[in-house]
Amino acid sequence: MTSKLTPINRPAGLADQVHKTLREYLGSRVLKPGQPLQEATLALRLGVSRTPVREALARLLSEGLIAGEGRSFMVPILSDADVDEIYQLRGILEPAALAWVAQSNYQLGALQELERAFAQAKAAHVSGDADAFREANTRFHQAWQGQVTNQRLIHAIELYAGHVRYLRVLTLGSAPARRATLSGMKKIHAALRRRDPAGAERVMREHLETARKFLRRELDEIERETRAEGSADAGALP
Amino acid sequence: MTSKLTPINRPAGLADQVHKTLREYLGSRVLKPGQPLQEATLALRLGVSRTPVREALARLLSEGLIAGEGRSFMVPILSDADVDEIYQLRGILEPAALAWVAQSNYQLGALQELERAFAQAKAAHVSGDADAFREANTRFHQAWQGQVTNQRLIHAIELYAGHVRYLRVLTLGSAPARRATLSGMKKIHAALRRRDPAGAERVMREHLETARKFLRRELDEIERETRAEGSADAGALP
DNA sequence: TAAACGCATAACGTATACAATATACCAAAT
DNA sequence: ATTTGGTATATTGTATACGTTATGCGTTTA
Repeated sequence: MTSKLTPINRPAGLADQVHKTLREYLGSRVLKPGQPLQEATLALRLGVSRTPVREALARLLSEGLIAGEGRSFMVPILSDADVDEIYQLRGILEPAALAWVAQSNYQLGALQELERAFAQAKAAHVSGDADAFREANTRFHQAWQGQVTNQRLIHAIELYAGHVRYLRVLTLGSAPARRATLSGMKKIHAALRRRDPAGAERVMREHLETARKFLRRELDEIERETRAEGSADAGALP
Repeated sequence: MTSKLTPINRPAGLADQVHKTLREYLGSRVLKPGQPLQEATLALRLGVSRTPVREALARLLSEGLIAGEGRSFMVPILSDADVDEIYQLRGILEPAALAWVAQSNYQLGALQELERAFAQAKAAHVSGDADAFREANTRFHQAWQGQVTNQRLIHAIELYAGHVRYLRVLTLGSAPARRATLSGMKKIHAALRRRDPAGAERVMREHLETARKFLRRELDEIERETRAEGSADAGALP
């Protein structure tokens, strides 16, 4: 009876681990926009040689998560135009994906998971717990995206969401942004419950447009801060 | 007077060249689906060391253009489900992009370029010149995609079109497929000329759906051939 | 004083050496 | 005869060394 055995956890190569680690650092603003990414320095800090670092950087570049500055790399500084581009793209992909879920025979448990995530987000909002809110937000996204069977579509959505993830870290700290997010969640849930593809598409597009506005505001805020600080520390890796 | 000087052509790194070369080989079926991609072998044939080959393979994997078989690589064998996934995604991206162009202030020269590409395709069709037809098809796509200002959107479209490019090499060899393509081109041009976003979106979606059907047919054909041949040669690089 | 040149240093690109792991094949035993 | 065990080989993963290119700084000169 060997049918139910799942492959064992093969230790991932260092390049994969470096890639994953850098992605997390990029998403959590440990690595700050504008910061140069030098192979030797990163290798030293991460305790590996340059080779896996180099491989990870090449992958991150092809994924658009870092920028190529001539022959070196840096953490990208997203302009307003960049944010608009990314949100136009998300505004194409995510509404289409949600609409597809709405017209599909999605698992009924997914609706409940959406409700749980919403409840968690609401609780986190009233208690002002930004971390819990982000977690709930992630749960909400995973709940509906888990119903999308097209893995390439999910991959593309994750990719471009990752491009602006580091901004969300800050955005969801503000109460108005959280309120807007809660409102969007509620509408998304309702559209799925109604199995209303057109409605789902519309509310998701509106939700993203709202998110874009908060993000641009936050982006301006960051730029103002950065200019004031004079780009103090280059950021230390744990 | 140094204002008009353009940066000189810096010789691209070997990794970039290998990446580009392999992409071409993948798109032109020099490298056949199922074929293993070994670092040492490729390095030997391309006359470089394993390092740039390895970097190129890592990039190709992250772009989804090759498949990871455990810890080695191979040319992906697309199943019907894979083709459907890719075309669902293209069916989201490309209609949206075309609709955007239709409602934008696109350059008027673009319409003429579309017409020239169409004329070339028509001529190539009647003379049965598949290569010229492919070239015209590429020109047509570049003409309208050149009007899309969102570079990330273009990048995504190019990426997923690349996933199935090697199939188009064969598909457009058949007269019915070429006829369908010509019909699609004409409708796309008309929708743009009318500045009709909704119409553009619809005709592009239909066009892709038609293309998908021809592709799946071709895919079955290839599989039948491959099974008959018994996967003869492993493919030699020039 | 400012600009330009040259040198020193640092970073990157590539190759290669070495280590770890997987794969294939052969021998031996049940 | 099939399976198990082991060994040899092939392939990948990582580190490091070397050559080349960029960059910054100091000196020199107009």
